[in-house]
Amino acid sequence: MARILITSALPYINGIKHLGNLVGSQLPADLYARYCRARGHEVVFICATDEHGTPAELAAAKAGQPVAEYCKQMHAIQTDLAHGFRLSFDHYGRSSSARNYALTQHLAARLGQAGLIEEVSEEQVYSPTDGRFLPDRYIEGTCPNCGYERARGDQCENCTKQLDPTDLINPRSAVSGATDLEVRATRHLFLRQSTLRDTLDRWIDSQTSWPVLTTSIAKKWLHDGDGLQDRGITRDLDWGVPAQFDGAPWQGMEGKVFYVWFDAPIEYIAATAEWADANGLDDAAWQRWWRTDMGAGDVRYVQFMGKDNVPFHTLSFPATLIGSGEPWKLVDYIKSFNYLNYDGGQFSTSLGRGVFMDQALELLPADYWRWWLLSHAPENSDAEFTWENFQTSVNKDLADVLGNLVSRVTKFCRSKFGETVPEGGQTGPRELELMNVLAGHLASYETRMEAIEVRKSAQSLRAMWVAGNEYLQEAAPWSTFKTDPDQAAAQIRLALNLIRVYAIVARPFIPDTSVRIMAALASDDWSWPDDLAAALDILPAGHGFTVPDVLFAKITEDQRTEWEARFAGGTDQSGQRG
RNA sequence: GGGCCUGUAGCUCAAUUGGUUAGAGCAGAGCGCUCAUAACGCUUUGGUUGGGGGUUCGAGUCCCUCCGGGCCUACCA
Repeated sequence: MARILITSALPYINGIKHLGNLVGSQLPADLYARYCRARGHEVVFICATDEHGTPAELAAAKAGQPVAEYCKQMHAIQTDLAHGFRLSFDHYGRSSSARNYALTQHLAARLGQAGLIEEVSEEQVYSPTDGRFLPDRYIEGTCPNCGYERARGDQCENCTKQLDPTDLINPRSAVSGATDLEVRATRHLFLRQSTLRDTLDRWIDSQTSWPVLTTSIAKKWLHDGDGLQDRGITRDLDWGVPAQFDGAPWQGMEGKVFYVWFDAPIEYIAATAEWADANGLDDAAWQRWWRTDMGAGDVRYVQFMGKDNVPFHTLSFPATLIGSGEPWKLVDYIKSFNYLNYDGGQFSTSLGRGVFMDQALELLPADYWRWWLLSHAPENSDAEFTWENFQTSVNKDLADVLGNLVSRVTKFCRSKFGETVPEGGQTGPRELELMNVLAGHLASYETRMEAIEVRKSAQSLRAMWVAGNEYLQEAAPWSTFKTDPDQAAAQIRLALNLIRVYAIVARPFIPDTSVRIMAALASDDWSWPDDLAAALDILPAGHGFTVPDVLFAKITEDQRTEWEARFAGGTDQSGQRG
């Protein structure tokens, strides 16, 4: 039994996430957490909403709410959706928690004392009308290069030229349209992560088994151009962790807060503390997961994230922890994902293009989405969601291969023997062969799950289901029943036990369906089938069961074409979606 | 512009890291079965591995080049 700490990248607070966000971090993290628990490991699975930053303030303003109120509401909505998708977080925290304020300020102070924080004077664009500094991205104007009128302060989307806000012709605020912009001097704190470059480089080099996607992004940032750059970790905003606090080793940072990418990863730790608080545990309960001097030495820490988050998790956050000089637990494995596209393009919030978490659950139960998304996870390259692919995969894998198997086994038994596991007969070479095949698939399933190879794990799982259909076809209890009912009884007894094993091993992918199968079989023994032969003998002759309702209704052509049209986008139907 | 990833059957993806005849699922074709959600099983048709060149006894895999797709490029997160 191992101790495994799992975190999913924090979803940003400003709206409901789409399926691409879901499959990029939270869903595979949940798969792994559920698998580890099923194998008997001690797991803490942590996620939280990332609530600070300009977009949150703007979204709140748009909704006409105070930002704190807005975030509270959106956190509740995201919590509901997480439950809806059966994401089994031990704690779903908030980066605006008191725990995170305290820990962020603590780590900042440590970094300051270690000489790793530097004050830098900068000039930034200020909008008197909006009453705030504007990040480059929130300044629009005419591109000096191509004349595009809606170029942003950081880059022109039309000609892709990199810009400074001061390059723009007729600059205006993207927030209000105000044109009375001025450049003001402001002071900020910078994390001197460049001084840790060699340490980080060696650390990355020592991670030989990380996905290429993870290490190549880290290497790029470490070595590109002049190498790893220091990074501003404060912003001129109201909403966030105050950068000036009691015990701060600097002065004059009033009115500034820490940049979200400084405080957001720290929330992984803080949320674990929130978890302890919520469960009436003491500090030692969370410290034994995070402090190598307090018991975290044997913890395996695995992070899940989309590729856009990799730089912060491979460089800035480790720099924060290492630079503090305190014995914090560093990540052992970073599983990163590419993007999921929607039917030939990107998911688009503003265009209402694609499927969002709330909409998905209105159409179909969570297991449909979990299965498709995980079995098509964008591990090696960007992947694409199409309704046609979704329909055929779900109908074939879930309805035909698994659902129908459960149906044919339970219904056959009911009609020939009644709703009781039948007795009599014995197993023979055919059953032995089935067990050998199953053992092979189960072993590969376990290997792949432990390596967090999501798609391949799904393939192995499916192969186990297929083996059940093959066995049934060959054994043909509907034939043997006519000549040798005892043999048919033995065959169907094995088949009933088989679907019980399927429920157990499939649970990380399709938890609700697994629960339904186990309920129908009147079993609550979820122990992992380490001994397959024993596991296939758990339901004894005479054990009662019921025939479950259809596990997976098929997606019809009508449904598919309707959904295709509804989610094609073109009109802004995003509502409060971000 | 620079960097990284990627291109394999009609579609979605594999290929033990350079090693026999490039494999699965779906779709297509044929046969079988009738317990089951018109489900299941068996057999089978599809590939000059984007093009060209090179290294090697041997290349999908390594090198060069051209073509296509994607991502990142540091103040959106």
